[in-house]
Amino acid sequence: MNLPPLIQSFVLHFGEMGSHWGINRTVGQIYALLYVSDKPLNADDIVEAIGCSRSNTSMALKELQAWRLVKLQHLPGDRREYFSTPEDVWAIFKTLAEERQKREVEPTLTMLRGAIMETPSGDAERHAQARMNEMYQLIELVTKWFADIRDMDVDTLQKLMKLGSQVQKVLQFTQSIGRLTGRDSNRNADAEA
Amino acid sequence: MNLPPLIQSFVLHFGEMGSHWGINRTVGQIYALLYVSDKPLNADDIVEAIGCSRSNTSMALKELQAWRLVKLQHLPGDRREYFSTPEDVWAIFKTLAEERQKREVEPTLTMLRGAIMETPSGDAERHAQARMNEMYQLIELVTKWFADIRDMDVDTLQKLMKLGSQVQKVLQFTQSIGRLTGRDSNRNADAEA
DNA sequence: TCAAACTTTCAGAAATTACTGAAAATTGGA
DNA sequence: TCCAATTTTCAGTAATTTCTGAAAGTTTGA
Repeated sequence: MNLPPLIQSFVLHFGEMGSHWGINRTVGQIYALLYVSDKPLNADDIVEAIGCSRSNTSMALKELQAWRLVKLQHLPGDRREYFSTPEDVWAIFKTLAEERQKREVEPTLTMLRGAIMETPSGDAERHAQARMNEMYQLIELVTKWFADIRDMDVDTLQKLMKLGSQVQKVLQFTQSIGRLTGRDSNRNADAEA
Repeated sequence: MNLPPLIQSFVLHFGEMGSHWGINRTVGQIYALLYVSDKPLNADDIVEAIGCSRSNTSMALKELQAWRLVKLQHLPGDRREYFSTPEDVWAIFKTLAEERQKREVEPTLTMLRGAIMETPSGDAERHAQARMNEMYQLIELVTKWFADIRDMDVDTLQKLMKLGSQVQKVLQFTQSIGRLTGRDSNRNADAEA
């Protein structure tokens, strides 16, 4: 690997972090490299920069494409494939959340639904089922909420996040206004709570 | 492994999922088993249920303790150690979020801060630094927000989540009320946005 | 203090995962 | 169509991770 030190430490860090996230070192490194690169790179550029084999690079790029984390593009007059990451970090964040949802959360929800449907035979199973149901309800709530959040436009999202826990006060304020004015702007929460 | 089918599929699923989360199969399986169990289990109970070795169980329990995901307790008149998971699924969720924050996010933020401080030498490094800064700002915002959310009491949190993207409307409504009344209940968001 | 009950450690074996180089496949242009 | 450039596949190897059994360590009560 022969990169400017600043970029190298970033690339190496993401290589290590990959293992915490179920992706391998090369995939993490390549992603990091593309993320900070100021221009799209082709596979040989990557081999050169990272120091892995051409075939490994090919596999890693395939995986990154499956995650929708890299864009493939062609440069005029060049047959090679060039890769880059989306420029908008929020878009990247959303893609990541969507993919993890699809790969990890959905299968878990499916399994839980199946288990909760079964007729329990005995106390142990009955208790297990109740626990699974608690988990199911939590995951479903968080998931739906996350999807709502994810689909907000970036400006609103940033405002909301900066507001942080202050949002509680806004909600309380709104509820009392609602009571005073008869306007029910908190309809959903009240109906489902 | 000799468990009721319903529990077995839950345990096996978490074993598989573990690998997506950087924990090994046994750790995932043991956690799942404890989660659905209606009483605390000792290491031999676990060996019996999962079918792994005693030493592997010991290692896995140590890791789960490091993650603060299992509680150790003693039963009167029994020298063995018994393990269970917290009953409150929200508490579990919070613990998980805190630990991942500490193990994955913090080191990344530290690395990014370091890189952003460096003096860039050349355009490539300058661009890389700008990208790292974008990532840093995003992670920090999301992290702070998450911490705020995490520390809300469960009732408020559930209300907020059920409200979902409707929260936008509440915010807009509040802002217009604020303009009308002069009351500035959205202070923070405005100041920092 | 000793012995019994229980837990942890650790070196090596087994299993899994990642990586490579060679060969096959694909693509675009002449 | 063929050729040259490029990408992908895949079988074998390397590296890493997980798991086990034996041995060492710890704790409690007599």
